Amino acid sequence: MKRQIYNCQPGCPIESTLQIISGKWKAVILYHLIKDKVGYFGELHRQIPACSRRMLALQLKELEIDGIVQKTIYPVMPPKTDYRLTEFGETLIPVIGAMANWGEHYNAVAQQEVVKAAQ
Amino acid sequence: MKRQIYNCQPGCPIESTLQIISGKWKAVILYHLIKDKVGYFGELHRQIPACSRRMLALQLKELEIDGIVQKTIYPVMPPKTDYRLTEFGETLIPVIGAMANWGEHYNAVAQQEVVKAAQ
DNA sequence: CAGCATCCCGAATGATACTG
DNA sequence: CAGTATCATTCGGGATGCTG
Repeated sequence: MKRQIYNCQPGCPIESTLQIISGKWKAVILYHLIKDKVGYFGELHRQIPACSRRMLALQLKELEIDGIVQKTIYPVMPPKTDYRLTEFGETLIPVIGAMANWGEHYNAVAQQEVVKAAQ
Repeated sequence: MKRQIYNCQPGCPIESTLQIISGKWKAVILYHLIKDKVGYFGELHRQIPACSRRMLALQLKELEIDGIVQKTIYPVMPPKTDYRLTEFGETLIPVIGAMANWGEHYNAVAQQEVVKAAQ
């Protein structure tokens, strides 16, 4: 499993963070896991329809390898799996939170622009 | 200039944020601009040697288009250009700050592991 | 349903050369 | 120095099909 390697400079803190959350969908996945506490695979997929099942599985596996999320497999048929943040993963909440806040603010401003333009 | 399009769900705040800062090197560039307040092209390039001049120019141009950074060209020979955050760009400081904090913490922990392993 | 393997195309990025 | 243009290559990621 290859993965993006960042190398801006040894010890660059941003680089370390990107190494963990820079996958195309990882921040979005974490956002939903934080909001919902737990997520079944299909549920996550429904929350993020633009992310294919393939990508979702890949990103979740990387997050699992990095110790950010924990996967629980229920041995039932049909299969069921849930994902939740590990304790370590929870340390990312402020980061994802800051991103969510900024996005909300940005959306609100963009919305105002639309309203203004319509008048 | 094509660009990654996120489409997790209409109105998803994380998506909006990623739209702006998800370029491969944007977060790192912003981090250095925040620390140093202003950056000449070559200076930035030296701070982020792993990012080619071509990529640096492309990412800076996107940030400029999005209104995050402002470019000032000094009509001198040899040319000189500096980049600084716009007022809008400064609203991203908490986001980049959260990422930097997490990375520092992560690096510190990783360092401890190394020390532990060495003992 | 969850998720891995394979094939394959277009986008991202590096290398190199050129310009004001 | 601060870029831009072009070519060549790699790689991300979609589509599809298979399995437990």
